Amino acid sequence: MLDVKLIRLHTDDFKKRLATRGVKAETIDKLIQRDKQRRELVVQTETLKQKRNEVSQAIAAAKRGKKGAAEQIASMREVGIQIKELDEKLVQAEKEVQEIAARLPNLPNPTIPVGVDEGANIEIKVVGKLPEFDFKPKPHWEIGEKLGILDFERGAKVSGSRFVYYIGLGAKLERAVYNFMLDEHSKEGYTEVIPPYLVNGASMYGTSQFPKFKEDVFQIENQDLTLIPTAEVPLTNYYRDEVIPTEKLPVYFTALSPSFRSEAGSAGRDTRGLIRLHQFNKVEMVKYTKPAESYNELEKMTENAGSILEKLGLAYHIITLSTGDMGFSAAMTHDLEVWIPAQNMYREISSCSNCEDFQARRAHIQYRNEEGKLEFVHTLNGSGLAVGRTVAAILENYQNEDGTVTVPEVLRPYMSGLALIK
RNA sequence: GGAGAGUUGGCAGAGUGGUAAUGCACCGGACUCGAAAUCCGGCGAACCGGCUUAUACCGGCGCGCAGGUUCAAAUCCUGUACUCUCCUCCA
Repeated sequence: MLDVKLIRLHTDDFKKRLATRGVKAETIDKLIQRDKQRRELVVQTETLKQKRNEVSQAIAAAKRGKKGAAEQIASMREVGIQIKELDEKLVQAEKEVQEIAARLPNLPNPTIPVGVDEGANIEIKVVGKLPEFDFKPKPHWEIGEKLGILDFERGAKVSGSRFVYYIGLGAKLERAVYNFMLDEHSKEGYTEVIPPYLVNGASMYGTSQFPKFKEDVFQIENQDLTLIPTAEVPLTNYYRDEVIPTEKLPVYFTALSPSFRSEAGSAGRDTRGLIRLHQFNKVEMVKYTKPAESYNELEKMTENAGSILEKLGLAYHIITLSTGDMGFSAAMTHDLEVWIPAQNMYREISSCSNCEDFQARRAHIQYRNEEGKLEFVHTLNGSGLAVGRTVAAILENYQNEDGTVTVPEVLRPYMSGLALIK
């Protein structure tokens, strides 16, 4: 959430910068106008409340002195009614301000490319050599089904489209991949976490999935619980409504979790394979940092994600997302895209973002700065990595002409030394 | 799932209708070569508003949360969340 006070002070600047993310100037005007109404109501109701407090004191004093106060009590009855009316209006005005503000995306970092969509993203790094095949590489779902390690048909029967069974060595490969990732991140200082996979609405609000993106998630009926769309939600809300002891910063968390997404609006896209499912595993990284350190930490986090791909021997590139392509909470995002041979293109496998204080302000996550004053921390999150997409990349990049798949070196210790899936 | 108890400042802990004791901690001062102890004073700002360049200052709010009764609510009423104990159930 953006600081409404700051929007009030630097209205034009906010308009300009948020326009690059598709926010209309009228929205900001409306917010400012509602905020003005709200403040006017605050003044009115507080003036009356001050009067009520003063007269109440007088009534109390009169009663203590055994004197009557019927006149004052009668006059206060009217004031009480007025206060109640004003407070109702005030609550309404606050709600309106809140509703607009909660739907404004984060301010983009001024250094990122400006553009309406992914066309404006810029490539900042290319790593690894693209594989060459002397046969036509198959898509991973064909490889997986043929080897009997992926079963999409039964996934569809038992749950629906966009669900899958991993079987035998497929399940083992998936487990090897995420164990490898968690071990690597642990070496980099991340604390391993197993978080809840169902969270309440306050947590969904804290990381900004709510109120704007309710359609994208699965909610439990008649209960305040939502299946997490990413471990970012429980990891970032861990410190919600808390002051983090300064000596603990920066905090590094990593967690494996399933991610549940309704994929509303993506009908027809990536309908086959492991790329776009309603449930997929992901290893997530989350950091809480002091404001001055967050961009340095973003670079380190991006490197942590990239190093997994390098060790797995997968080619990838890193792009910086443009203002139009970036997620709601982010001020800056680096995406890592891995090479998918059968599609002859790079596909997103990680997204590392610095949210600055946007989530911290919503979720009230603070620390004490050098002067001892409370200040919002910066929060970062990144995939390290999407496990299903990593398995897809391995199956395609390591496939052999006879339909078998070579196991990447670094995963063999995690698969009882197995070198070939056949 | 059932029964009971609890939720008040950084911590401890009073307060059952008149506007949040007290102790510890913290901050300032005195004493001291300095520190401790002691004494004096301050402080309970997590938030919102007014006035401000900013402090300061003034006010509101504030006793888990949300409502209700009342001139007035930490105190009374209703609902609800969480914690603890016991019972029940369970991987």
